[in-house]
Amino acid sequence: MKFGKEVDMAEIARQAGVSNAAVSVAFSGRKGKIGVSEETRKRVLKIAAKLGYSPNPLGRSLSMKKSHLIALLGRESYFVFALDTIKGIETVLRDRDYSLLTYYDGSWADDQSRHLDFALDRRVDGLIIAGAPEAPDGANHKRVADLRKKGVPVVQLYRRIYPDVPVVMTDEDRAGYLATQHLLELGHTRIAHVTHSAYLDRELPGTHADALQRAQGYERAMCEAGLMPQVIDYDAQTMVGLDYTRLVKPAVDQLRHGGFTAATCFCDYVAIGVMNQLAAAGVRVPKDFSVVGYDNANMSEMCNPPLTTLGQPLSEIGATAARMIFELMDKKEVSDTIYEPIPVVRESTCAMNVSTLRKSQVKTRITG
Amino acid sequence: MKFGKEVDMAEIARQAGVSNAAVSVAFSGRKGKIGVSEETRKRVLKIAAKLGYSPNPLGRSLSMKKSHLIALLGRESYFVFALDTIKGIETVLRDRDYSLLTYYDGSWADDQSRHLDFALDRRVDGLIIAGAPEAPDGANHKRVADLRKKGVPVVQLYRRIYPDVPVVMTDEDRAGYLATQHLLELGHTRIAHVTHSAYLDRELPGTHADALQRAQGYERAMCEAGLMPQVIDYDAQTMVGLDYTRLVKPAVDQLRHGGFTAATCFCDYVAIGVMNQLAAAGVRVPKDFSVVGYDNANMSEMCNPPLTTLGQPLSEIGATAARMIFELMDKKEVSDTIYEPIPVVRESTCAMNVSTLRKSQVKTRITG
DNA sequence: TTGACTATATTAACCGATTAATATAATTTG
DNA sequence: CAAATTATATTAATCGGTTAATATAGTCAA
Repeated sequence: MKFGKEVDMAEIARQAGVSNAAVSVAFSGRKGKIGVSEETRKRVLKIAAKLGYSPNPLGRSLSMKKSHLIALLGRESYFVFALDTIKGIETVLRDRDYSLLTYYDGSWADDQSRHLDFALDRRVDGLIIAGAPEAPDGANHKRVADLRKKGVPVVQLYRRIYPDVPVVMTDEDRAGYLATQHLLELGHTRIAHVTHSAYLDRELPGTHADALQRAQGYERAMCEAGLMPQVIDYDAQTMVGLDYTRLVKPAVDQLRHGGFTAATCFCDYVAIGVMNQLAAAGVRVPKDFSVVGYDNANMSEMCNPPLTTLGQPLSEIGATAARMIFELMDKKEVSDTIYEPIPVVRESTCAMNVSTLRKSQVKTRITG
Repeated sequence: MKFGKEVDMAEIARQAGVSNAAVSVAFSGRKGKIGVSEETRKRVLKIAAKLGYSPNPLGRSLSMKKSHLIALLGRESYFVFALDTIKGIETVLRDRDYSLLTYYDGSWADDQSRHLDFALDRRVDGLIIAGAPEAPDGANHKRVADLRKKGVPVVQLYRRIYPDVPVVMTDEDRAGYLATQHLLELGHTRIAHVTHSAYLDRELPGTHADALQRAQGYERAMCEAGLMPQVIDYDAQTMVGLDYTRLVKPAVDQLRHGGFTAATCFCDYVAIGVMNQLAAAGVRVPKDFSVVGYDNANMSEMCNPPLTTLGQPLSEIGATAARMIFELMDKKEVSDTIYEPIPVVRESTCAMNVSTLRKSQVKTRITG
């Protein structure tokens, strides 16, 4: 193999004593009007192997008008905990000789808008969107709708944000319900839900649908149990990084003085922040207080105590999304896929004990 | 813009009343023998904008023999905590109209070998390798060497694994030194280093160079202070995920019964495992025991207490690696870049207090 | 034996850009 | 004023595949 002179299809054809077309078919296995005998195929492949030849995807792409590239756009935070989703996607893509281009959106809709441009300029054959940043003007909705009209397959992950775009997600309402149920079964009755109230208003439909649905699941479970749901708010305005500990302090004060013995939290990171603040206040988890998170993030297994949480089948979600892209490419019909949340019971929850309740009620009386 | 009929360069040329070549030059701004007047350029660009045209990278790639794709291969765990590196890389790539393909290696050298194939089949224009899995047979070394002979730019990140391949990394020896120094300055004298002994033998040169160098920096600082370095081993054989808590138990027992008041740990995850075990044993961090990690992983800011650690300038490391790729492409000489580690002092370390020392010695006597 | 059909192959147009070679007019230089 | 140079453009070959249209030989049925 000489430097700088790559073997091409013509070279293989020459050495095998066949035409370019035969080599192409031998490699792709495609058969339209044109076929190739098993014998010829083997000979071609053998010579190719000897010369270290593999078909140049650049030529193929141009000719087939397919880049063999799929783009994944999504909020940065998703990539931190959802590597398994990416792996799920890639497993499916690899079988089809596709590659994945990833675009990490920041907090602004502009990012996604720009990334949409990048991906389109690259002529990606499909788009997987993992949640969108706040987009009050709906500009991206129009872009995505245009795309679909042009025939580009689009699938969204985790949350239903773009209407009419097929979605692969976990049943978040059910997650909220199951988390609460778990605490109810442990005998808790004073259960709060810690979340960010801005996520719960309907002004930006879809953007924080997961938060809203988790809260609704919580409320449903509480009501069914004849209990009063109570949502406690934290302030996410000054959020930096993933550490909620500081932001969650007032919420935890409310938790402590409100006579609660357990809480479900918007996500694992919030739950960990809550546990940290509880520890700082001398409240022992789970003995004095049970905490549940959502997402089964990496952290949740190694925090102290390890967090009880509701996970998602991340790698399946990714794989399914990728498969849907190909189905859309083949002009097949696809429908939404909603997965059941996966309860992961660790050590941040335990059965209520009566003395705890009494103690916290006393406290309430003193401070109230 | 009609469905399925993409505007191409010829269409723009026609409407602008110029040749294909003129359009090409107007867009690329390249100028060899051929130029285009400012007036023509503007007209072409305006028409292109009106028709929503952007040059098809598939055609361009084929013609220029450049895929405009760079591959990043690396151990899965790197991607969990080093998203900033990827962002650093992408910032630089984007300016050059390049995209990044990521390949997450598992624990086996086979993965990297396979990913090398994938990337090469894709005709990537450059390769960034973020650490390699154990490769006793050195098969990948040969592959990488071959690649470089063929003129493909290769850069490695974090650790020097492939000889002769330019590296961008942090000075790990110095990190070990600084971590230990920090503890010495706080008055600690009984300082251990918790690591995995398999990382320290020289059988697999480079593969765990970071662990080795951190340990060496620790030893150097201890010796300079006239203190006895002591490396304490944990068992990584049964490692699953990122949670070291269980694996680190025997090491923590040694720590407690050996009269130590502080420890540096191979990485943040190990440090967090150590803190969890200390907490389980009723040892308060940092009051009774100080702990230092390495990497400044996401987790280290939200664990309890937040971890003192030595970070790396991840995004700069990424950006530098990407820039080096382009320099290699332009046949320029490049040399290694070694960054200074970044101390991040949080709450897992504090000044030694005398009573702690006495207590731990008592304990030693009791249990010993 | 003839026509239809099948299996296997080739030829040549095409995908959408880049760029070396070439051309022309305008401007500068000696 | 002629020659050289410069600025601005065009023509056509090329990158490395795919595939519709076409060709040929062999098989099978009637």
